[in-house]
Amino acid sequence: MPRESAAKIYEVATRLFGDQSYPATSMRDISQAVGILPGSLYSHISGKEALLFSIVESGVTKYLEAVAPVAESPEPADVRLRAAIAAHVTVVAENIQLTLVAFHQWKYLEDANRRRVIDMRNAYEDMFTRIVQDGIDTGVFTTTHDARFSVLAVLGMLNWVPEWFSPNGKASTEEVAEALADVVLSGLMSPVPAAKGRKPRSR
Amino acid sequence: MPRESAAKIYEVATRLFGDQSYPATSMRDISQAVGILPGSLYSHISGKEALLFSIVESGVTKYLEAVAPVAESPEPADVRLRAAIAAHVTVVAENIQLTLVAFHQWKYLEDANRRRVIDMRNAYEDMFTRIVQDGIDTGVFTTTHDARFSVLAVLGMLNWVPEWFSPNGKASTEEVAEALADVVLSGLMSPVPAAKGRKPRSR
DNA sequence: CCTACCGATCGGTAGG
DNA sequence: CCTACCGATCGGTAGG
Repeated sequence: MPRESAAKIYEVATRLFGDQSYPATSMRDISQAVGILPGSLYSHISGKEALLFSIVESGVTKYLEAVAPVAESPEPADVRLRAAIAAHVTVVAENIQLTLVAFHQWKYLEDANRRRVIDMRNAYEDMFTRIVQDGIDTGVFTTTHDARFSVLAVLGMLNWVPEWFSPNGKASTEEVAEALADVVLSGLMSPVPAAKGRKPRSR
Repeated sequence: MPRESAAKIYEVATRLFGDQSYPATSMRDISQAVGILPGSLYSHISGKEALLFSIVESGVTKYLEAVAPVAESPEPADVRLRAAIAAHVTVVAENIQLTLVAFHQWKYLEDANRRRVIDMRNAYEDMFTRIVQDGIDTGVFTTTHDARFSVLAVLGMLNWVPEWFSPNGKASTEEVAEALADVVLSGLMSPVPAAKGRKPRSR
């Protein structure tokens, strides 16, 4: 099973890139954590840049695949935005290290690869933009500001989650998602809507 | 005027650390941009780490000094939160590169210095926490969630601003601040309040 | 602020 | 996957 080694390299690199950043992680750091000698890494991967790119790409892809279906559902915009936020928070919760790399370390990619990541990130942002714009067009959202600002507010909020979310913390993924969605949808000053279509879980 | 050189080194390093990150910026990069030879840097600064620390510290201090007075004013919580967001956005707008370094590159500081920065950052977050908690306690904010989540949502939104804000963009600092504050205070679905105490600028 | 240099470490490779 | 190594670059310094 030759692929097992490559998989271990990806796992280790994801953790180290996330903890220490890409430029501060040496190939020797990775090889040591894997348990082989530095030169031996190159039997499994082509280089440091390619390693980073494949990690970032798989991370961003997870987000695209999780949010796309809910973003494109036929529900009203507020329901879709809430579902998109929940989907995003779920991916964060299940992939914190991968998310840290995908959201911060992609900047260290060289031109061609960085461009590809930027395109994917733009596609992700566009999903949120379409939801917000649709909400404004249909009158579900009554904000008077450009959709762009609301989207950037939401994305900032979401991009910050991996910095503080702990899977072992008091708050569950669902609670975090609901709290964040409420901030965006209702604001701090509006009564939280009585959680449409959701009721205390019955067993 | 011997301090002029040191000031130029700080300016150049702020730009390079912000653009390329701390570990990806070499002392040779800095010396070249300043127009001196690498070894000559050490006549003006003690080292790379100290250079980073002084930049980060001055950046975080700007935020503390700008937000502290409005956070501690006797106004109601919603007014204070709006003013704190506006103050924050103003500092971002006037110090984008410094902000990028202060918000992202501090992680590369060694233990003692990083600890000091974390303390300052916590003090900053606490200002927002006190506003939100006070708003909840006084009934100005009606959210049913823990203040912590609202604060993290706001900080995420604010921390993301330096990534997209352009001083040359269409939106003014004031418009950006108002849009972001409205997202947090009223949410997307509530009518934007008729901008208390603010009216179309008369000349 | 320059000359001249240090030891350490970097990503990566040839050959097995 | 190891042995053995490459040239390049790193942060920093002694002495002027």
